[in-house]
Amino acid sequence: MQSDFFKDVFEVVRLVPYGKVTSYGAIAKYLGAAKSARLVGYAMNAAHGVLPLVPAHRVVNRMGMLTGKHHFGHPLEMQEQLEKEGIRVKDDCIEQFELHFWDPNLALNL
DNA sequence: AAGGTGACAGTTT
DNA sequence: TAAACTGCCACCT
Repeated sequence: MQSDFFKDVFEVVRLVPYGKVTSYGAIAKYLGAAKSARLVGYAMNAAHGVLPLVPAHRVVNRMGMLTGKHHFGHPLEMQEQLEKEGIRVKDDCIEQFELHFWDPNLALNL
């Protein structure tokens, strides 16, 4: 059982469309805690085994780097998932990150 | 109960 | 120009 904050983070991550990615800061900002971007990452740490499954692989840092890949079952699993969705990853960095970037705030037409 | 940690981000040197 | 430091707030021990 996770705190409401975690649940909220999970919910936002689940809103990320297939083939799209977002950043911790964007999620944090959406939750109204732009300064708590680290908490988003921390929440992702607990996203494993949470139902419905949380596409944590679609969440990267502001630079589009797969910083949390090491937290997956296998370090390359995150990259594999992203490539499956058509996202090219090179050197742990998403190419054309801005092109695949999806901001929850935009989804709400904010 | 108190202190330390972290899958970040922004600012400054 | 790039590299390094600090701030941040909820979770964990």
